[in-house]
Amino acid sequence: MKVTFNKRDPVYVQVVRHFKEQIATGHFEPGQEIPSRRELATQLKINPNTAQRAYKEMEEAGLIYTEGNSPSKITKNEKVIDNVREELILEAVNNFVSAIRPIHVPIDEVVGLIKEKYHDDEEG
Amino acid sequence: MKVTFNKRDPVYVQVVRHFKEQIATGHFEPGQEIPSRRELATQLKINPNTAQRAYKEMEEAGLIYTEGNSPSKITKNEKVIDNVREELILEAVNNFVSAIRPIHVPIDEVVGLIKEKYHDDEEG
DNA sequence: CGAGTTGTATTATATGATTCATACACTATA
DNA sequence: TATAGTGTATGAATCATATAATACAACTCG
Repeated sequence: MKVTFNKRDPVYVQVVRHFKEQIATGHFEPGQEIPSRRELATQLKINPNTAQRAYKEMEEAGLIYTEGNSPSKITKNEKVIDNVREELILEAVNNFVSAIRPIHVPIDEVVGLIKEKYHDDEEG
Repeated sequence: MKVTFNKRDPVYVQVVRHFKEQIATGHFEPGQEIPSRRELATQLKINPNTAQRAYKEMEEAGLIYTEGNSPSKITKNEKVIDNVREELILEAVNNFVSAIRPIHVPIDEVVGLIKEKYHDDEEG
């Protein structure tokens, strides 16, 4: 478990996002145990309360569940998991479109830039 | 002059962004006078100090310039203007790619989604 | 001249979000 | 039983942002 943080977004938000990505790509399987709050905090070098906050958000969103005081686990609800993936994709698309529209760039031109950047990153 | 603010980003950042968009699209021409700090504050219903902060950032970035105590003006440096446009586009592209890559979605699929969304917004 | 406009600077305050320190209850297990 | 691990709750501390209240120098123009 490793996450590179930017200093723009809140840490707990970035943690949630990282988990969503792992769930969306199947790196976390339904029912799988995830690190405890304190363990995650140690691994990511963040405050335990920040880890707790991230987990709390995920629990309220139905992404993870907790029974008694044993470590939380990834949800087994496939529908939720599918939605996470959808949500991440649509969010990225919406953000991009609202950022690019006001600049009046031909759509095919920006699409070209995206493909370029997308493949450049594969190699670097 | 009208700007719709979201509550996520700082107001002064959104003001700067709005000006960048206006410059990049040519709605503000080189050398053109822009509203005074106090006037902008009145128009956008924000605090004059927030307007001042936005203008200060833009001045430091070379987007606007101020002579004596007359109203600030859009830079006449075409290179700076071109860079603003480049910067806005590349920033949007980079944000999008780093958001979408971890999810492992086929590139052509997301490109389709973008075109869809891009055109949907035109009608609505 | 003088009133009103510019830009600029300083200081204080308020607010909200984020992070941190600490404590508590529960449970497994050595 | 007691130690160490869970999750959870609460209040304080910190920080960025936004707002506010003034102040000052310079310029325009009636």
